[in-house]
Amino acid sequence: MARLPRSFFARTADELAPDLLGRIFARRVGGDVLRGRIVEVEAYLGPQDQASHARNGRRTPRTEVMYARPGTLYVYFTYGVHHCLNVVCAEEGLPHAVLIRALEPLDGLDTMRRHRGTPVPDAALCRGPGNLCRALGVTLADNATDLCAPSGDIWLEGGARAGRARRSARIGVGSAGAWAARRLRWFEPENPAVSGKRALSGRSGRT
DNA sequence: GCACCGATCGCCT
DNA sequence: GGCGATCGGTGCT
Repeated sequence: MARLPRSFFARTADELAPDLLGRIFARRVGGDVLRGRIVEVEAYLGPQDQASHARNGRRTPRTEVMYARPGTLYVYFTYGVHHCLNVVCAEEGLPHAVLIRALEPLDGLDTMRRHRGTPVPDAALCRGPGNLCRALGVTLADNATDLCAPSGDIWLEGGARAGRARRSARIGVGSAGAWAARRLRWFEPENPAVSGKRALSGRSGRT
């Protein structure tokens, strides 16, 4: 299947994020290709977004990648334990990004299981941003990867756009003031690969 | 140089 | 529901 072109990513994060649901995230590692269907995303909307690493225009060694051209991968390390993976979007110089929070595993499940180490149900292999990176073997070494390079090792494929999506507030951004309340998370309702109990709660994001 | 804290996860009660 | 793990990024002394 063809790789999504840079033009696909050249729009704001709140436009791109819902359109990423149902698309395929692909990662070549060793001899095989790991694939998963995107089922949960969050949008981070540039300098004014107080929940973003790039809030107030912060431009540091870590956040520099968020200012790169659309279709660039932003990976960061948090809590001393986990990696999280974002797709940089919008125009170059504007720090928009979409956090990929969960995939429904499609190909390479054996490798994903090996990466995870501890046994989990298939639907949980890529559930949650930290677990997803671990299953795919994505680390800081993959930061700034160009997702649109013709022969790169990480890319996105078209797939079929998801049907009905639900929205909620973003997870884990409690201290971001009014921005914490904005419904910038999109997910497939009732998909077992979606993280968090909010997943089943629909509009309010609460149970 | 250093102290604080995080776009998380899984195990504990 | 609560909390500890574990360490790099960030901003302040």
